[in-house]
Amino acid sequence: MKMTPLITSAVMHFGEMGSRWGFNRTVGQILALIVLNEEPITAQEISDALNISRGNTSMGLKELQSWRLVKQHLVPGERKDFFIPAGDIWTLANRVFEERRKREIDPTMSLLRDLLLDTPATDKEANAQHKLNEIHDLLESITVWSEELQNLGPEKLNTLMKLGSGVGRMLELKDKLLPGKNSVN
Amino acid sequence: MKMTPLITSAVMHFGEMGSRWGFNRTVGQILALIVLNEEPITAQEISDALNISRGNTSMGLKELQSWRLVKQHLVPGERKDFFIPAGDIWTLANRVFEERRKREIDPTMSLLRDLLLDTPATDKEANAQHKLNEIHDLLESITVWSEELQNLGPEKLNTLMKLGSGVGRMLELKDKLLPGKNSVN
DNA sequence: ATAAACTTTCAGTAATTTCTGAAACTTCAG
DNA sequence: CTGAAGTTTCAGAAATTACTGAAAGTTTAT
Repeated sequence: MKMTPLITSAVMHFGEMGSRWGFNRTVGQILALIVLNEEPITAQEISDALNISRGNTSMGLKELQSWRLVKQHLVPGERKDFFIPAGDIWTLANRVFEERRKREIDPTMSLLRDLLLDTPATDKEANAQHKLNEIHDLLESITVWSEELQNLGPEKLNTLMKLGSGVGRMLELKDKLLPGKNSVN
Repeated sequence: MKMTPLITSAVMHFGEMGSRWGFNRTVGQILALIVLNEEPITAQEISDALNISRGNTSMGLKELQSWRLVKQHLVPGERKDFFIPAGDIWTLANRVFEERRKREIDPTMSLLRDLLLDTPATDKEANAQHKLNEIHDLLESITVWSEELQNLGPEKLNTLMKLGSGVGRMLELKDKLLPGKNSVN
Protein backbone atom coordinates (compact mmCIF):
# COMPACT_ATOMS: atom_id res chain seq x y z
CA MET A 1 0.00 0.00 0.00
CA LYS A 2 2.55 2.62 -0.93
CA MET A 3 1.15 6.06 -1.38
CA THR A 4 1.77 8.04 -4.54
CA PRO A 5 3.09 11.59 -4.15
CA LEU A 6 -0.32 13.04 -4.92
CA ILE A 7 -2.02 10.94 -2.30
CA THR A 8 0.74 11.67 0.18
CA SER A 9 0.27 15.42 -0.19
CA ALA A 10 -3.46 15.16 0.21
CA VAL A 11 -3.21 12.84 3.20
CA MET A 12 -0.70 15.09 4.94
CA HIS A 13 -2.86 18.13 4.36
CA PHE A 14 -5.99 16.47 5.68
CA GLY A 15 -3.93 15.55 8.70
CA GLU A 16 -2.97 19.17 9.30
CA MET A 17 -6.54 20.33 8.82
CA GLY A 18 -7.94 17.50 10.90
CA SER A 19 -7.74 19.39 14.16
CA ARG A 20 -9.71 22.26 12.69
CA TRP A 21 -12.40 19.86 11.52
CA GLY A 22 -12.93 18.39 14.93
CA PHE A 23 -10.59 15.42 14.99
CA ASN A 24 -6.86 14.99 15.38
CA ARG A 25 -4.04 14.68 12.91
CA THR A 26 -3.91 10.95 12.51
CA VAL A 27 -7.67 10.64 12.32
CA GLY A 28 -7.64 13.12 9.47
CA GLN A 29 -4.88 11.21 7.70
CA ILE A 30 -6.66 7.90 8.07
CA LEU A 31 -9.86 9.35 6.69
CA ALA A 32 -8.11 10.81 3.67
CA LEU A 33 -6.34 7.57 2.98
CA ILE A 34 -9.53 5.54 3.10
CA VAL A 35 -11.42 8.00 0.93
CA LEU A 36 -8.70 8.37 -1.68
CA ASN A 37 -7.91 4.70 -1.93
CA GLU A 38 -10.30 3.00 -4.24
CA GLU A 39 -9.70 -0.39 -2.67
CA PRO A 40 -10.72 -1.37 0.83
CA ILE A 41 -7.73 -1.14 3.14
CA THR A 42 -6.77 -2.93 6.34
CA ALA A 43 -5.79 -1.42 9.66
CA GLN A 44 -2.31 -2.83 9.23
CA GLU A 45 -1.90 -1.21 5.83
CA ILE A 46 -2.99 2.10 7.32
CA SER A 47 -0.44 1.78 10.13
CA ASP A 48 2.30 1.08 7.63
CA ALA A 49 1.37 3.74 5.12
CA LEU A 50 1.12 6.48 7.75
CA ASN A 51 3.86 5.22 10.05
CA ILE A 52 1.70 5.25 13.11
CA SER A 53 1.32 2.64 15.79
CA ARG A 54 -1.20 -0.10 15.46
CA GLY A 55 -2.91 1.11 18.63
CA ASN A 56 -3.30 4.63 17.35
CA THR A 57 -4.72 3.31 14.10
CA SER A 58 -7.28 1.32 16.00
CA MET A 59 -8.33 4.36 18.01
CA GLY A 60 -8.55 6.45 14.87
CA LEU A 61 -10.71 3.93 13.07
CA LYS A 62 -12.96 3.70 16.06
CA GLU A 63 -13.40 7.43 16.10
CA LEU A 64 -14.09 7.58 12.37
CA GLN A 65 -16.72 4.93 12.82
CA SER A 66 -18.31 6.90 15.66
CA TRP A 67 -18.51 9.83 13.25
CA ARG A 68 -20.04 7.41 10.71
CA LEU A 69 -17.44 8.40 8.13
CA VAL A 70 -15.92 4.98 7.49
CA LYS A 71 -17.30 1.51 7.80
CA GLN A 72 -16.02 -2.03 7.86
CA HIS A 73 -16.10 -4.04 4.71
CA LEU A 74 -15.90 -7.79 5.02
CA VAL A 75 -13.97 -9.51 2.29
CA PRO A 76 -15.09 -13.13 1.92
CA GLY A 77 -12.37 -15.55 2.82
CA GLU A 78 -10.35 -12.88 4.62
CA ARG A 79 -9.99 -12.78 8.33
CA LYS A 80 -8.89 -9.16 8.60
CA ASP A 81 -11.16 -6.14 8.69
CA PHE A 82 -11.10 -3.90 5.66
CA PHE A 83 -12.26 -0.30 5.76
CA ILE A 84 -14.05 1.85 3.21
CA PRO A 85 -15.74 5.27 3.24
CA ALA A 86 -19.27 5.23 4.64
CA GLY A 87 -20.69 6.92 1.53
CA ASP A 88 -20.00 9.42 -1.22
CA ILE A 89 -18.41 12.79 -0.62
CA TRP A 90 -21.76 14.48 -0.06
CA THR A 91 -22.76 11.96 2.53
CA LEU A 92 -19.47 12.32 4.32
CA ALA A 93 -19.73 16.10 4.39
CA ASN A 94 -23.24 15.84 5.78
CA ARG A 95 -22.07 13.52 8.48
CA VAL A 96 -19.30 15.89 9.48
CA PHE A 97 -21.80 18.75 9.75
CA GLU A 98 -24.20 16.68 11.74
CA GLU A 99 -21.61 15.35 14.18
CA ARG A 100 -20.18 18.76 14.67
CA ARG A 101 -23.57 20.19 15.36
CA LYS A 102 -24.03 17.57 18.04
CA ARG A 103 -20.72 18.40 19.63
CA GLU A 104 -20.69 22.14 19.15
CA ILE A 105 -24.28 23.25 19.49
CA ASP A 106 -26.36 20.74 21.38
CA PRO A 107 -24.51 20.95 24.72
CA THR A 108 -24.80 24.73 24.68
CA MET A 109 -28.51 24.61 23.88
CA SER A 110 -29.00 22.33 26.80
CA LEU A 111 -27.14 24.59 29.23
CA LEU A 112 -28.95 27.66 27.94
CA ARG A 113 -32.32 26.04 28.48
CA ASP A 114 -31.37 25.41 32.09
CA LEU A 115 -30.09 28.91 32.70
CA LEU A 116 -33.23 30.41 31.22
CA LEU A 117 -35.35 28.65 33.82
CA ASP A 118 -33.76 30.57 36.69
CA THR A 119 -35.42 33.74 37.84
CA PRO A 120 -32.96 36.61 37.47
CA ALA A 121 -31.90 38.07 40.80
CA THR A 122 -30.82 41.48 39.55
CA ASP A 123 -31.16 43.77 36.57
CA LYS A 124 -27.73 42.70 35.49
CA GLU A 125 -28.83 39.10 35.47
CA ALA A 126 -32.04 39.90 33.66
CA ASN A 127 -30.02 41.57 30.95
CA ALA A 128 -27.63 38.64 30.66
CA GLN A 129 -30.54 36.24 30.55
CA HIS A 130 -32.06 38.18 27.72
CA LYS A 131 -28.83 37.84 25.76
CA LEU A 132 -28.70 34.14 26.52
CA ASN A 133 -32.20 33.83 25.21
CA GLU A 134 -31.21 35.46 21.94
CA ILE A 135 -28.33 33.02 21.63
CA HIS A 136 -30.62 30.13 22.38
CA ASP A 137 -33.10 31.14 19.70
CA LEU A 138 -30.38 31.60 17.15
CA LEU A 139 -28.88 28.20 17.85
CA GLU A 140 -32.29 26.63 17.70
CA SER A 141 -32.98 28.16 14.30
CA ILE A 142 -29.68 26.87 13.05
CA THR A 143 -30.34 23.39 14.37
CA VAL A 144 -33.85 23.15 12.96
CA TRP A 145 -32.78 24.54 9.64
CA SER A 146 -29.82 22.26 9.25
CA GLU A 147 -32.07 19.28 9.91
CA GLU A 148 -34.49 20.47 7.30
CA LEU A 149 -31.76 21.02 4.77
CA GLN A 150 -30.53 17.50 5.36
CA ASN A 151 -34.02 16.15 4.81
CA LEU A 152 -34.11 17.80 1.42
CA GLY A 153 -31.59 15.24 0.25
CA PRO A 154 -28.46 15.90 -1.77
CA GLU A 155 -30.11 16.69 -5.12
CA LYS A 156 -32.42 19.39 -3.86
CA LEU A 157 -29.78 20.75 -1.58
CA ASN A 158 -27.51 21.03 -4.55
CA THR A 159 -30.21 22.78 -6.56
CA LEU A 160 -30.72 25.23 -3.72
CA MET A 161 -27.02 25.91 -3.41
CA LYS A 162 -26.56 26.38 -7.12
CA LEU A 163 -29.53 28.70 -7.12
CA GLY A 164 -27.30 31.14 -5.31
CA SER A 165 -28.45 34.71 -5.18
CA GLY A 166 -31.66 33.64 -6.86
CA VAL A 167 -32.75 32.71 -3.38
CA GLY A 168 -33.19 36.35 -2.55
CA ARG A 169 -35.54 36.86 -5.46
CA MET A 170 -37.41 33.74 -4.61
CA LEU A 171 -38.02 34.91 -1.09
CA GLU A 172 -39.59 38.07 -2.39
CA LEU A 173 -42.08 35.98 -4.31
CA LYS A 174 -42.71 33.41 -1.67
CA ASP A 175 -45.87 35.00 -0.28
CA LYS A 176 -47.61 34.59 -3.60
CA LEU A 177 -46.41 31.05 -3.87
CA LEU A 178 -46.91 29.65 -0.44
CA PRO A 179 -49.83 31.42 1.18
CA GLY A 180 -50.01 30.69 4.85
CA LYS A 181 -46.28 30.17 5.14
CA ASN A 182 -45.64 33.88 5.57
CA SER A 183 -47.03 34.12 9.05
CA VAL A 184 -43.79 33.15 10.69
CA ASN A 185 -41.51 35.61 12.47
CA MET B 1 -16.93 43.49 38.25
CA LYS B 2 -18.11 40.53 40.23
CA MET B 3 -19.99 37.96 38.21
CA THR B 4 -23.40 36.76 39.25
CA PRO B 5 -23.93 32.97 39.46
CA LEU B 6 -25.86 32.98 36.20
CA ILE B 7 -23.13 34.80 34.37
CA THR B 8 -20.49 32.61 35.95
CA SER B 9 -22.18 29.44 34.69
CA ALA B 10 -22.54 30.81 31.21
CA VAL B 11 -18.97 32.09 31.10
CA MET B 12 -17.56 28.78 32.30
CA HIS B 13 -19.57 26.88 29.73
CA PHE B 14 -18.49 29.10 26.88
CA GLY B 15 -14.96 28.51 28.05
CA GLU B 16 -15.39 24.75 27.84
CA MET B 17 -17.00 25.02 24.42
CA GLY B 18 -14.44 27.51 23.22
CA SER B 19 -12.05 24.92 21.93
CA ARG B 20 -14.78 23.32 19.84
CA TRP B 21 -15.64 26.68 18.38
CA GLY B 22 -12.14 27.38 17.18
CA PHE B 23 -10.60 29.26 20.05
CA ASN B 24 -9.30 28.33 23.47
CA ARG B 25 -10.85 28.28 26.89
CA THR B 26 -9.94 31.75 28.09
CA VAL B 27 -10.83 33.31 24.76
CA GLY B 28 -14.28 31.75 25.05
CA GLN B 29 -14.66 33.01 28.58
CA ILE B 30 -13.61 36.51 27.67
CA LEU B 31 -16.07 36.60 24.80
CA ALA B 32 -18.95 35.44 26.97
CA LEU B 33 -18.11 37.98 29.62
CA ILE B 34 -18.03 40.85 27.16
CA VAL B 35 -21.25 39.78 25.48
CA LEU B 36 -23.18 39.21 28.69
CA ASN B 37 -22.03 42.34 30.41
CA GLU B 38 -24.10 45.25 29.36
CA GLU B 39 -21.41 47.74 30.27
CA PRO B 40 -18.09 48.11 28.49
CA ILE B 41 -15.40 46.33 30.45
CA THR B 42 -11.65 46.84 30.81
CA ALA B 43 -8.88 44.32 30.33
CA GLN B 44 -8.05 44.55 34.00
CA GLU B 45 -11.62 43.78 35.01
CA ILE B 46 -11.59 40.76 32.72
CA SER B 47 -8.36 39.52 34.29
CA ASP B 48 -9.81 39.87 37.75
CA ALA B 49 -13.20 38.37 36.99
CA LEU B 50 -11.75 35.32 35.27
CA ASN B 51 -8.63 34.99 37.39
CA ILE B 52 -6.28 34.92 34.46
CA SER B 53 -3.05 36.79 33.94
CA ARG B 54 -3.00 40.19 32.42
CA GLY B 55 -0.86 38.86 29.58
CA ASN B 56 -3.28 36.12 28.72
CA THR B 57 -6.13 38.58 28.72
CA SER B 58 -4.28 40.77 26.31
CA MET B 59 -3.67 37.84 23.95
CA GLY B 60 -7.29 36.79 24.19
CA LEU B 61 -8.59 40.24 23.40
CA LYS B 62 -6.25 40.46 20.46
CA GLU B 63 -7.57 37.19 19.11
CA LEU B 64 -11.19 38.21 19.59
CA GLN B 65 -10.46 41.39 17.72
CA SER B 66 -8.88 39.42 14.90
CA TRP B 67 -12.10 37.42 14.71
CA ARG B 68 -13.96 40.76 14.72
CA LEU B 69 -16.09 39.64 17.64
CA VAL B 70 -15.21 42.40 20.07
CA LYS B 71 -14.07 45.95 19.59
CA GLN B 72 -12.56 48.71 21.62
CA HIS B 73 -14.78 51.35 23.02
CA LEU B 74 -13.22 54.59 24.08
CA VAL B 75 -14.74 56.22 27.10
CA PRO B 76 -14.12 59.98 27.11
CA GLY B 77 -11.87 61.03 29.91
CA GLU B 78 -10.69 57.48 30.53
CA ARG B 79 -7.23 56.34 29.69
CA LYS B 80 -7.94 52.62 29.71
CA ASP B 81 -9.37 50.63 26.86
CA PHE B 82 -12.89 49.34 27.28
CA PHE B 83 -14.25 46.43 25.28
CA ILE B 84 -17.70 45.70 23.90
CA PRO B 85 -19.16 43.12 21.48
CA ALA B 86 -18.65 43.98 17.82
CA GLY B 87 -22.37 43.70 17.06
CA ASP B 88 -25.56 41.90 17.91
CA ILE B 89 -25.79 38.14 18.34
CA TRP B 90 -26.55 37.58 14.67
CA THR B 91 -23.56 39.55 13.59
CA LEU B 92 -21.32 37.68 15.97
CA ALA B 93 -22.58 34.31 14.75
CA ASN B 94 -21.97 35.36 11.17
CA ARG B 95 -18.46 36.42 12.00
CA VAL B 96 -17.74 33.10 13.63
CA PHE B 97 -18.98 31.26 10.54
CA GLU B 98 -16.99 33.44 8.26
CA GLU B 99 -13.75 33.20 10.21
CA ARG B 100 -14.09 29.48 10.53
CA ARG B 101 -14.70 29.14 6.82
CA LYS B 102 -11.48 31.02 6.23
CA ARG B 103 -9.56 28.78 8.57
CA GLU B 104 -11.22 25.48 7.80
CA ILE B 105 -12.07 25.56 4.11
CA ASP B 106 -9.96 28.08 2.26
CA PRO B 107 -6.57 26.42 2.86
CA THR B 108 -7.92 23.09 1.66
CA MET B 109 -9.43 24.63 -1.47
CA SER B 110 -6.09 26.13 -2.25
CA LEU B 111 -4.23 22.85 -1.86
CA LEU B 112 -6.83 20.98 -3.88
CA ARG B 113 -6.52 23.43 -6.74
CA ASP B 114 -2.79 22.79 -6.82
CA LEU B 115 -3.12 19.03 -6.70
CA LEU B 116 -5.66 19.08 -9.51
CA LEU B 117 -3.15 20.73 -11.80
CA ASP B 118 -0.82 17.75 -11.72
CA THR B 119 -1.15 15.10 -14.39
CA PRO B 120 -1.90 11.79 -12.74
CA ALA B 121 0.89 9.25 -13.14
CA THR B 122 -1.15 6.12 -12.62
CA ASP B 123 -4.73 4.90 -12.58
CA LYS B 124 -4.62 4.99 -8.84
CA GLU B 125 -3.66 8.63 -8.94
CA ALA B 126 -6.29 9.42 -11.53
CA ASN B 127 -8.91 7.92 -9.27
CA ALA B 128 -7.67 9.85 -6.25
CA GLN B 129 -7.61 13.03 -8.28
CA HIS B 130 -11.18 12.49 -9.29
CA LYS B 131 -12.18 12.22 -5.66
CA LEU B 132 -10.22 15.34 -4.83
CA ASN B 133 -12.08 17.11 -7.56
CA GLU B 134 -15.41 16.14 -6.05
CA ILE B 135 -14.25 17.46 -2.70
CA HIS B 136 -13.10 20.67 -4.31
CA ASP B 137 -16.43 21.24 -6.01
CA LEU B 138 -18.34 20.56 -2.84
CA LEU B 139 -16.23 22.97 -0.83
CA GLU B 140 -16.60 25.58 -3.51
CA SER B 141 -20.37 25.26 -3.48
CA ILE B 142 -20.37 25.65 0.26
CA THR B 143 -18.14 28.70 0.11
CA VAL B 144 -20.12 30.43 -2.60
CA TRP B 145 -23.40 29.63 -0.96
CA SER B 146 -22.37 30.83 2.45
CA GLU B 147 -21.26 34.12 0.94
CA GLU B 148 -24.59 34.49 -0.79
CA LEU B 149 -26.49 33.72 2.37
CA GLN B 150 -24.53 36.38 4.19
CA ASN B 151 -25.35 38.88 1.50
CA LEU B 152 -29.03 38.26 2.04
CA GLY B 153 -28.71 40.03 5.36
CA PRO B 154 -30.13 38.89 8.68
CA GLU B 155 -33.82 39.54 7.97
CA LYS B 156 -34.04 37.55 4.77
CA LEU B 157 -31.81 34.86 6.18
CA ASN B 158 -34.15 34.60 9.09
CA THR B 159 -37.14 34.36 6.76
CA LEU B 160 -35.43 31.62 4.83
CA MET B 161 -34.58 29.71 7.96
CA LYS B 162 -38.05 30.02 9.36
CA LEU B 163 -39.46 28.88 6.04
CA GLY B 164 -38.05 25.51 6.93
CA SER B 165 -39.36 22.61 4.96
CA GLY B 166 -41.30 25.02 2.80
CA VAL B 167 -38.05 25.40 0.91
CA GLY B 168 -38.54 22.00 -0.62
CA ARG B 169 -41.91 22.93 -2.04
CA MET B 170 -40.61 26.21 -3.26
CA LEU B 171 -37.83 24.53 -5.15
CA GLU B 172 -40.36 22.45 -7.01
CA LEU B 173 -42.04 25.61 -8.22
CA LYS B 174 -38.96 27.57 -8.94
CA ASP B 175 -38.74 26.77 -12.63
CA LYS B 176 -42.02 28.50 -13.26
CA LEU B 177 -40.90 31.45 -11.23
CA LEU B 178 -37.35 32.02 -12.27
CA PRO B 179 -36.97 30.88 -15.85
CA GLY B 180 -33.36 30.65 -16.88
CA LYS B 181 -32.19 29.87 -13.41
CA ASN B 182 -32.86 26.19 -13.82
CA SER B 183 -30.07 25.53 -16.27
CA VAL B 184 -27.51 24.81 -13.58
CA ASN B 185 -26.26 21.35 -12.79
C1' DA C 1 11.49 65.43 28.63
C1' DT C 2 9.51 62.80 32.32
C1' DA C 3 6.82 59.73 34.59
C1' DA C 4 2.47 57.58 35.49
C1' DA C 5 -0.87 54.48 33.68
C1' DC C 6 -1.66 51.18 31.02
C1' DT C 7 -0.70 47.35 27.21
C1' DT C 8 1.97 43.92 24.79
C1' DT C 9 5.49 40.56 24.16
C1' DC C 10 7.77 36.46 25.02
C1' DA C 11 10.67 32.91 27.43
C1' DG C 12 9.78 29.54 30.47
C1' DT C 13 6.35 26.53 32.76
C1' DA C 14 2.04 24.14 33.21
C1' DA C 15 -1.77 21.73 31.35
C1' DT C 16 -3.71 19.14 27.85
C1' DT C 17 -3.84 16.20 24.08
C1' DT C 18 -2.06 12.70 21.26
C1' DC C 19 0.76 8.59 20.42
C1' DT C 20 3.20 4.33 21.43
C1' DG C 21 3.69 -0.37 22.42
C1' DA C 22 3.11 -4.13 25.31
C1' DA C 23 -0.50 -6.80 27.42
C1' DA C 24 -5.21 -8.33 27.26
C1' DC C 25 -8.75 -9.71 24.52
C1' DT C 26 -11.42 -11.88 20.48
C1' DT C 27 -12.30 -14.87 16.77
C1' DC C 28 -11.96 -18.72 14.17
C1' DA C 29 -9.75 -22.97 11.87
C1' DG C 30 -8.41 -27.34 12.88
C1' DC D 1 -9.78 -27.00 23.24
C1' DT D 2 -5.72 -24.82 21.27
C1' DG D 3 -3.16 -21.52 19.13
C1' DA D 4 -2.58 -18.40 15.29
C1' DA D 5 -4.11 -14.12 13.42
C1' DG D 6 -5.92 -10.37 14.27
C1' DT D 7 -7.92 -6.20 17.32
C1' DT D 8 -8.45 -3.27 21.38
C1' DT D 9 -7.15 -1.13 25.62
C1' DC D 10 -4.59 1.74 28.43
C1' DA D 11 -0.60 3.49 31.28
C1' DG D 12 3.04 6.18 30.47
C1' DA D 13 5.96 9.15 27.14
C1' DA D 14 6.08 12.64 23.70
C1' DA D 15 4.26 16.50 21.46
C1' DT D 16 1.46 20.33 21.37
C1' DT D 17 -0.98 24.13 23.13
C1' DA D 18 -2.11 27.49 26.63
C1' DC D 19 -0.75 30.44 30.57
C1' DT D 20 2.08 33.24 33.61
C1' DG D 21 4.55 37.14 34.94
C1' DA D 22 8.32 40.06 34.44
C1' DA D 23 10.39 43.11 31.18
C1' DA D 24 9.79 46.06 27.25
C1' DG D 25 6.83 49.12 24.93
C1' DT D 26 3.28 52.81 24.34
C1' DT D 27 0.56 56.77 25.28
C1' DT D 28 -0.67 60.88 27.37
C1' DA D 29 -0.63 64.60 30.84
C1' DT D 30 2.23 67.93 32.60
